[in-house]
Amino acid sequence: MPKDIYFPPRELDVMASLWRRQSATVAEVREDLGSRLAYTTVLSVLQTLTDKGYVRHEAEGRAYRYFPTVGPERAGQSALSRIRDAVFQGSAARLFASFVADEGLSRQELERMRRLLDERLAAKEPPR
Amino acid sequence: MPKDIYFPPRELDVMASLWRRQSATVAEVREDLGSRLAYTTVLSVLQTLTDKGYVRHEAEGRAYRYFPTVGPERAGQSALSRIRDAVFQGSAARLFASFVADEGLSRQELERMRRLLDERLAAKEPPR
DNA sequence: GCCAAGCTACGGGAAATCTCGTACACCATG
DNA sequence: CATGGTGTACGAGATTTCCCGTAGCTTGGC
Repeated sequence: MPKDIYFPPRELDVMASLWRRQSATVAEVREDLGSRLAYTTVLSVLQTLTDKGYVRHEAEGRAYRYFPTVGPERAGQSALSRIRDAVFQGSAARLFASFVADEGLSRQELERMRRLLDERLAAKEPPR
Repeated sequence: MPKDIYFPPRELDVMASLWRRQSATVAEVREDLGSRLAYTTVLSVLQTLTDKGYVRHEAEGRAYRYFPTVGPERAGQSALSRIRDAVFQGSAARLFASFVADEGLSRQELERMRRLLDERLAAKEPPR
């Protein structure tokens, strides 16, 4: 039971930075967030995430380098299933419909998705 | 600009109930949440959501009936784009890959998705 | 050895979230 | 009319989130 993951908005922003960079210092995360927040604010969020076990840190020079301990895949799965259940009443198809209704999708993205879907379908029903 | 929507966990639970039933009384929502919370707790959440403008209520008998003022589509879009940006670095394809990696998808669901995707592709590039 | 710069630890205040208890209103029934 | 059942309004405590200031440590450069 891989316990449910959930990130409040600000913590999610910080995790996003960590996922994007693989690892980061406080200053780097702050940079990613637009440098609007105080240095110590970002530090606090990182400490909260550390307490929760979603982040760890190693010494690097005189600073720390922070690493995510959960990958985006797992966080994504968790968030998606939450949305599926709450917003789309458990229907993956309905979620997908809403997802695909987004006008901003490029042809290339759509094709990549189709390919993925075909692979998935092929794997799902192996000739028995 | 349709302002960004975000529901904290418990409020999302309540919205889920409202979306599923179209409308509901406090008792019905509480029932949906498993009847573990106090009646007044559920009422409070509904009142908070009303303050935020996501819910309205009408008198019905001696009780109120609560209605969502935002549909699941809009909430879903908002949540999905948030996940796309934060977790999957803005890549719809990566989000989709994670979504489709879910083992729990039935063949039927996968096929429905493919049909949707095909329609979407056809609309995107009409045969010239 | 001393100092400024750069970091972290710590603490804390404001606001949001989550939960509930109590008070009170309404109404049906005896 | 008294009573119990069903609701809402109100207030409030505990916890979490969000943001920052200050104190103190460490290090590179002089």
